[in-house]
Amino acid sequence: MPAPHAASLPPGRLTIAGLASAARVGVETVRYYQRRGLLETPERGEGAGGAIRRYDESHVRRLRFIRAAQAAGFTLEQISELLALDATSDRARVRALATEQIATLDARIAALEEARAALQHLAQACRAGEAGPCPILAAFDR
Amino acid sequence: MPAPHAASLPPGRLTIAGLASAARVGVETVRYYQRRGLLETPERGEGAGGAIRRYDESHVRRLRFIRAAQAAGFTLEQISELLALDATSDRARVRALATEQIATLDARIAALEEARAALQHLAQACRAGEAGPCPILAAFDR
DNA sequence: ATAGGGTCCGTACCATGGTACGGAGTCAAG
DNA sequence: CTTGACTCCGTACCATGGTACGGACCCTAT
Repeated sequence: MPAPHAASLPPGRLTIAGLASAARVGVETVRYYQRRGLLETPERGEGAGGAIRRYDESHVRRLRFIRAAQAAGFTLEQISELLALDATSDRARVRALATEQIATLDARIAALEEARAALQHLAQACRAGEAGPCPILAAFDR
Repeated sequence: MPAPHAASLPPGRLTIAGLASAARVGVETVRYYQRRGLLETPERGEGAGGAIRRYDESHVRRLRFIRAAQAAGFTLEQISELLALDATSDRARVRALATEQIATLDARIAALEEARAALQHLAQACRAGEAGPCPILAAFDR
């Protein structure tokens, strides 16, 4: 039995592996974010077991935020800025970033929808049974 | 006057710069696609001016297809396969790729729409006038 | 015939977002 | 008190999709 190592002991006292798995990312990814300054590297505790850094729910939330923001199309660079802003009161800047990103997303969604239509058209034009190659290039002509 | 150099002479006899600008990509990008095997490198013609490769509408269409397919979320690797399939009659494979990619796109579109909603929520929650920082992290909580 | 831009090609470099490696130290269970 | 998993940290490497550089050559207008 693999023993409840450091990774799974008291909740709120996560090791890096526990943090990573709570946020569904790799340990190396956590360290990478730390290097990029996206995630704090906690101080080592004192006393017994003080050589190992411990993480808590706030770190998990932060990681989840990073992933969600990536899904929203922000780069890590932009996410850095968002995280920095979270600590300030610059509402105008936040709103500007958000609305700008909404516009970007709208453009991307539209592009993907157009592409989807082209693919649908292709799949349709390409039913099994008919002879010859399907018009792949033509499917994307506008 | 910059002279109508090789790039702009007879239609259908494009130089690489003409091709690139017709397809709205960079010359280096064209060469890159050639290296990747996505675009044919035409033979050099014979006679006068035979040292320079010439391109035509088929190359332009191919480049445009590559860009459209990229917009559809295909990687250059997958685009390679599509181009290869275009020359065969493997309708089943084409249909499989297309429907698979439609599913991928649907997932991505859904993710972007979710992100868009989060951003909208953030922009809303973050109207100017109220005090303190906007709840950036919270906006992405599910 | 010469100047200046364009072409050709190989090779090197870039940004982004990780992923892997290796050695030393740590910790808890047996 | 050893063993085996895990931590820490630096550094190296990876994939993707380009972008840049440099020398040699070519082509056309003047």
